[in-house]
Amino acid sequence: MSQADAPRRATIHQVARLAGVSHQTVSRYLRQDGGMKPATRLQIDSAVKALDYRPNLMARSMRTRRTNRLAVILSSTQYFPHRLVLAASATAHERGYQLDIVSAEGGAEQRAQRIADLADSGQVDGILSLAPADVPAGGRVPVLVSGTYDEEMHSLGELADGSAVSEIIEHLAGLGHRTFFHLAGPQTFASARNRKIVYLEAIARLGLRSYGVVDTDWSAQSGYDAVVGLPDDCGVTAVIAANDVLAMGAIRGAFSRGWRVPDDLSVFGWDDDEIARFATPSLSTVIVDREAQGRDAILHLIAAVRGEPAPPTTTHNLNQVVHRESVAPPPYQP
Amino acid sequence: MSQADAPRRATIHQVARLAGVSHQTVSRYLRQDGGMKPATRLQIDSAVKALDYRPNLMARSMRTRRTNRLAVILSSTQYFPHRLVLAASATAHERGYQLDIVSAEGGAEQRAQRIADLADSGQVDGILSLAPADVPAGGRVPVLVSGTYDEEMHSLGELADGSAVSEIIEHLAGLGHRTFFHLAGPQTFASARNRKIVYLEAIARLGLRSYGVVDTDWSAQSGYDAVVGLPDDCGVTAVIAANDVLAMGAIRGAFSRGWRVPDDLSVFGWDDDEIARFATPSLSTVIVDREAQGRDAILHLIAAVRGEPAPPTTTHNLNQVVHRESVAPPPYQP
DNA sequence: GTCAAATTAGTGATCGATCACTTTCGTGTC
DNA sequence: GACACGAAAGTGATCGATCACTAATTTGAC
Repeated sequence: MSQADAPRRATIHQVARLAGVSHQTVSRYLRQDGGMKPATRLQIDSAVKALDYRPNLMARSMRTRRTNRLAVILSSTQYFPHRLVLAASATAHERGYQLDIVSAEGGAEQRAQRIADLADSGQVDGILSLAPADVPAGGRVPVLVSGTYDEEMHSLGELADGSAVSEIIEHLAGLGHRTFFHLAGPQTFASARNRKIVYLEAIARLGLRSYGVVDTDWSAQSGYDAVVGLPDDCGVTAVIAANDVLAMGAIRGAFSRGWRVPDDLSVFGWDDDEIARFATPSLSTVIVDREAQGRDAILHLIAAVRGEPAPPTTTHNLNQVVHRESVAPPPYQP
Repeated sequence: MSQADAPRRATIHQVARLAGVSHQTVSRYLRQDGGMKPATRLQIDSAVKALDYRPNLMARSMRTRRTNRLAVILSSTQYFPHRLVLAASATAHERGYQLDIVSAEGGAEQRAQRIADLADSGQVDGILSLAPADVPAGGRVPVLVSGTYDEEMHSLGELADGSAVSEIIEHLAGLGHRTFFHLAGPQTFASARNRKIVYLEAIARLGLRSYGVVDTDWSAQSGYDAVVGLPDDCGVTAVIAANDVLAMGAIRGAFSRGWRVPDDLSVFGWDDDEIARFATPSLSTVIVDREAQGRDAILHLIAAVRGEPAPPTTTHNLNQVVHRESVAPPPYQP
């Protein structure tokens, strides 16, 4: 049955007639306006139940000029933060918003154009971009880009990234590692940039050596290639990868050239992918609270949409380092 | 800037005034009704450009009683088919539909209730459920459940699953394997059911032995537990898992009890996860064309929404078996 | 009991499109 | 030139809610 043929839903006018009040009173009832006699409310209550009335959200949006819809922008290639998206979706629904998933293909400027179009279209009240994007301020609706800083210099919980990278390097240094290598991921991602900054800072602060930092994509192949491409005498004993997929590629690259992990090379990942936990060697990584990130991001966006002050970000540390088999003291080096 | 404060978009009336025609003529222009003088069309063209006019989709939906929105239902736990979802989203956009991602928490009946509510809400024109669900027919809008068969007994491309399982078993039998074990995944998923059926059929047809079939969830832990729980004398030399995550758990479980993979135990996965390709041993698996599945599913749904006959499903084989390190001939058994 | 203030309820316009129906225009035929 | 007829364009109603404003009722103070 096509929707157009379906029997129509009841409208406020029908509810009003059945309840013996005016349509405006029903509207007030729906919007919880307060100021109704209990008797009136009860009558409307039962009329609503009797007619199985539900407000037509299209009509409401049309009049209020608010859509109660938000969009999430994703870059279609690689890296789909599904836990974050599901948490974002759940949070949005809790607050009475629908969430559209929009994948933005193409390069950075194409993506920016797509976002600008969407912002301008009047179809959504706000946009959360999980893909890196340079969005000009002052559009019709708020646009939040994940991981970038707002005016108060609070990121969407990703500020805490830094401490975990520091913690990892300190741990590795404690095991005796001296020469590090960083697979940094795409530097268009704010979170990747943050981690790289903290990596460099920690290396310098602790007087360690970084053999290099490679800006990669998010693919395992890139991790593989980067490690395979290291010179034999580079002295690297520890790799810190920007995510688990890169890290798995790095481990495989090490195997392919005869390096054992963790005996010859220690590898750290990021994200705690389920598969990496069960790989051999199991991957040392960082557990990220994606649910909290998704929730925080949507709450920020909703606040921006409503013109309210930004809500407090989840305060507990989002990131937790877990130690597994892919890390060990470095081999003896004469 | 909140949307309500934003300068309003132009309406058809303003376009009409600028073009020197009536609003209805502009409406015809928008709907490509045909039958307009070229001169009129050009005038409207330039008015639309001058005012940067875009139709208000809310108003249109309200009048036409079509929302041009589709919903995808996901179960929030485990298994997020992101490639399928992105392809579905892209296809929907191509056809002028928005796609909402809705995660349905809770058990089967809660999910069914959520779907029924959504179908009844008038907010969407159609629903695609990727989560297993028992949806009563005859609601206000079409509901398509992935992997179930429509009246013509064509599934959304998952029919082809069968041949791949057959092919895997035949291959393993050719290597000398005789005793198999199947990690079947949740039997609420039609695709998992299909594979189990074909598994049992192939075992019987080839005169092989199945030590057992375990209905699991989609977690690596379940794969691990199942293999760890096998008796020493079970004789199983090949495990066929319903996805890569289960398979990785199975491999880890084998290692934990001193079985080498593939020397003592061969393992097949399903899905071709990127990480599993770079694991050691790399996982033999089945490449699934998730993009085609997502595309087909949405095209089916749109056809149903429009009351058109179902479009042909992608004909080429969606599934392709890839052979990697996790499979070898069975150990010698006296 | 009266009157003003506060509370509650009602009336009609409106959001921006499409639908159903009517009118005008243009063309060709006799 | 009158007429018929199809194409092109216009008029006003409508979708289902909220908004702005007005009217009715209740409340409270004196």
